[in-house]
Amino acid sequence: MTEPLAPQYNPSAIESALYAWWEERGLFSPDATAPSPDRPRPYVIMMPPPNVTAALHMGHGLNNTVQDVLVRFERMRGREALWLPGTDHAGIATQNVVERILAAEGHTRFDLGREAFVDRVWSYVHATGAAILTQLRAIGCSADWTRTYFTLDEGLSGAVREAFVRLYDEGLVYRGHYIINWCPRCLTALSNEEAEKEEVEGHIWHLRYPLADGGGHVTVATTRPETMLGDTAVAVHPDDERYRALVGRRLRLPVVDRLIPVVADDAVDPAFGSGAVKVTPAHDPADFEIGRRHDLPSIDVMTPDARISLTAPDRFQGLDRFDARKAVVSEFEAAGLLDKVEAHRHAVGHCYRCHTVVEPRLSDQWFVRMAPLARPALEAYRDGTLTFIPERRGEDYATWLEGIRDWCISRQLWWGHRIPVWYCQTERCGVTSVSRHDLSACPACGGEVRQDEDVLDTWFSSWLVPFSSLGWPERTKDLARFYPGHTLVSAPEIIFFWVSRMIMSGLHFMGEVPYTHIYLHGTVRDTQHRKMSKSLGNGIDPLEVVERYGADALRYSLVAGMAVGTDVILDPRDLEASFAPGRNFANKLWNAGRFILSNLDGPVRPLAGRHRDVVRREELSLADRWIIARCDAAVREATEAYQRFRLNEAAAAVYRFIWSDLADWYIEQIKPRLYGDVPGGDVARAVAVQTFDVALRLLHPVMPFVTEALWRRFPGRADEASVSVSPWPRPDARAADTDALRDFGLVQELVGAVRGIRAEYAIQPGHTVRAVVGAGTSSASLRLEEATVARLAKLSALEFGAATEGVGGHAVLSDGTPVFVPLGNAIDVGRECARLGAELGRLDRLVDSQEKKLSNGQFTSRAPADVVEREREKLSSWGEQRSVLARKRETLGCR
RNA sequence: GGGCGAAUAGCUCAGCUGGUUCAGAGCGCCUGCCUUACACGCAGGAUGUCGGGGGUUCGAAUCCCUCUUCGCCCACCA
Repeated sequence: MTEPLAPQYNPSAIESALYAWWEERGLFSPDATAPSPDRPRPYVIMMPPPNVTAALHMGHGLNNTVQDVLVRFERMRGREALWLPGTDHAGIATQNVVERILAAEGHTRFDLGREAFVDRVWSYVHATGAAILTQLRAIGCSADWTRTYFTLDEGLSGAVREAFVRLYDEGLVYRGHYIINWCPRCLTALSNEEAEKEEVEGHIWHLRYPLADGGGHVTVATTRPETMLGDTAVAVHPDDERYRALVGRRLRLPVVDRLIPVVADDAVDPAFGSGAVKVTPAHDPADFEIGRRHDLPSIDVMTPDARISLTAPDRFQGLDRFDARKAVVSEFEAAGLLDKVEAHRHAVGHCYRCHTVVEPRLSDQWFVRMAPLARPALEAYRDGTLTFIPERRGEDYATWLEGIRDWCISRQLWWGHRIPVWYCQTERCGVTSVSRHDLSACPACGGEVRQDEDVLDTWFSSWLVPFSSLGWPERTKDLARFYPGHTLVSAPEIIFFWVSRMIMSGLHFMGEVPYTHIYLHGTVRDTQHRKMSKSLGNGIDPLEVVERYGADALRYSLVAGMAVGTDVILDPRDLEASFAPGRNFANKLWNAGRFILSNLDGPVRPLAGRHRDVVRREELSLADRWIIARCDAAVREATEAYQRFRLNEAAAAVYRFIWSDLADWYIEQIKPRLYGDVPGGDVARAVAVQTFDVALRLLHPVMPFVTEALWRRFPGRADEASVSVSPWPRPDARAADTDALRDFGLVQELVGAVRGIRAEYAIQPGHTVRAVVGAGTSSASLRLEEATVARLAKLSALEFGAATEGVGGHAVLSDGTPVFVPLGNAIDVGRECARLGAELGRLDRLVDSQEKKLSNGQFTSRAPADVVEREREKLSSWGEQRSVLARKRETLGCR
């Protein structure tokens, strides 16, 4: 700790060592903080488990930085803090990755067979070694890695089975024959949420179906003509006069040459299109319902990979659905049965993993009955148990729950939790058994059983994570201690996949919501507001940023660029613009710390407490009192902002305090005292060290590395001490010194006024000038910091009370104190007149509007008294400044 | 089709409960400085119809209405 610090902060030299040290010391464990006496509940955040094979991208960076800031803040506030990490087996996504690798080798999963394929996925998963967790360490995430789970672990797999079996026993899991969303590329069913609706420019074809007995036709409209191969009826509205006579008659389905009835059904909207709808029960959910009501046959005309099946005429068999579409349309056209084609914009579902157009398909799947689970979840929102940040996201949640549909949970994949259902193969028994344990024989007849081939939706394991990761269904200590958690940090698009489902499962299985605060941050976008993505090539690699600018810079930029509920915009073409501010800030802090450290000479006197050597109030200079008050204000602002999830404001408050107050003013102010030219070095050191210490702590949640590196170097730190578990600074009523804030503010004004005059007249930096401060209310305060003003404004002398008229630069402080910098013929009187004139004009306008406001009886009588009083004070201050300036102009001889 | 959000300096954005943070920050730009913590720095400076229009109010960047332009979410009008 004694080696001299480099003048430039080099994050890559210290970050990994610091991180390793934190981790070794167990600082990320909830046991790292001694529980406070009032024993608040532990603070728990469940990390959204990244895909086990994922590489860290900016979305992860943002999401995990937010969580880390929150958990570090709460840890320092003395709560037992647990940030529980894990990885997700991510069924489809991971299976797809491995299938692509196989394809490159010229194989499919079917060549390998199920068992070998799953082994292959496991070895892939082991080989990638959840690299993303290492990457999360690189950005400083303080998760408790000793508790890391994987959704396909034995424990979590047990929880999945337990949940499935319980829900089945309660009648909430059932097997059904319905239209589901099918991905013809992934060859699996998808939930409604996994089929992403996207607006596309399509067409709507109007097709004529002739009446079987001749005498005209009915025109139907469709966006998917190929499905007509499976039509088994045409439906019209029962009250539709146009078609009343046709109901019950038969149509000859063109191309296929099948007779189909015209049926009447309320679901048909007579106002849309021709008012007649082709009915394809096997390929459309609405048609499926119509088919049920009218007992229509379902003809599935497609294979799993969306080619036309053997149920269609020979010439279509094997055609891809989109080729079949063209073929069908051209046959209609050739037969003169194509009425018209219109452009049509409509929403089409796409697979959320491979983006293939989803095909509605009739099949047997397992479902979760959602309405009974949604009811309490909705209630928890309505009764205020749940808090959404930003608030409006709560309405998205509620709207989704109100319209919730049953959840299709079976997937025709090989990678995932096998559905715990066994079918008896004995013909006369045929019992279906749902079991927590693998079955080798039918419990009913002892005959052979076959396990359901399908696996469960990935989200069926993740929705249990808030308790399954703590050992449920076992009653573990962790479960008792850490459930329910507190905050869930996620992106809005995950609300329906994960957030709401966790709330439902938490209420159902644990009787309590899994967390009470749901913080939904924005999306990371480029400057064209496009989402960062691999395919667009507009991504920024967080690890590259860490390498070039440091993890703290990355985190600072993400946090500072994000107000509640807004997106984070970063420029992939200009990393410098996005990340240099954070790097610069870290460097600024580093150098401030370096300066303070290099000026220590022995023990630092405490600012408070019973210590014999405590700094007494009367020993503090105005500047000391001011920085202590500013520090206290920063504590209040930052603490409140962190608590309200306004991380950008917390960062800004600390930034301002460190850069604008501590570095720009206080450190400059104390230099003479430190160098021994002026007495009081010990007090200055004490104040500097202790306010800097507060600054480090306030900043630590956002910039953990540089703050820790500096904090540990200060004298009196035990070898094992870490800022990450040091107590959060408390506001101190005695520190809030409004007099000091006002008086030092005048010192800053005076320095600024002289600097402005010097710059205006290009006074050489090495050249000192004289300044005169006229009689005014602030003279006494300014005298206290006379030396500071003289040094910072480069004055040869600062005089009080002498005449402030003459040839030179002029200014007035906000309390009306006149300032004069005699410059003789160094200035151009005309220029000074113009300068003062502009300032006078500004004050004129302020005074005028203020007078108008105050002479308005409506205002003085209706506005609150304190507001009126403040406005009066403003007027008198501006009026005073104006008259001082006006006098100065007169004596300068301005026109 | 329904719902939501955004529009403020050249760029990215703060501005919360209407009234000194009221017109701000960072970046960029201009001028001068290698002043014994920091040139990733210091000092000074320029730049705005607060998207348009209307309204409420003593007072509007802030609240309401409307229009325009972007963005997001939801949706079985085939």
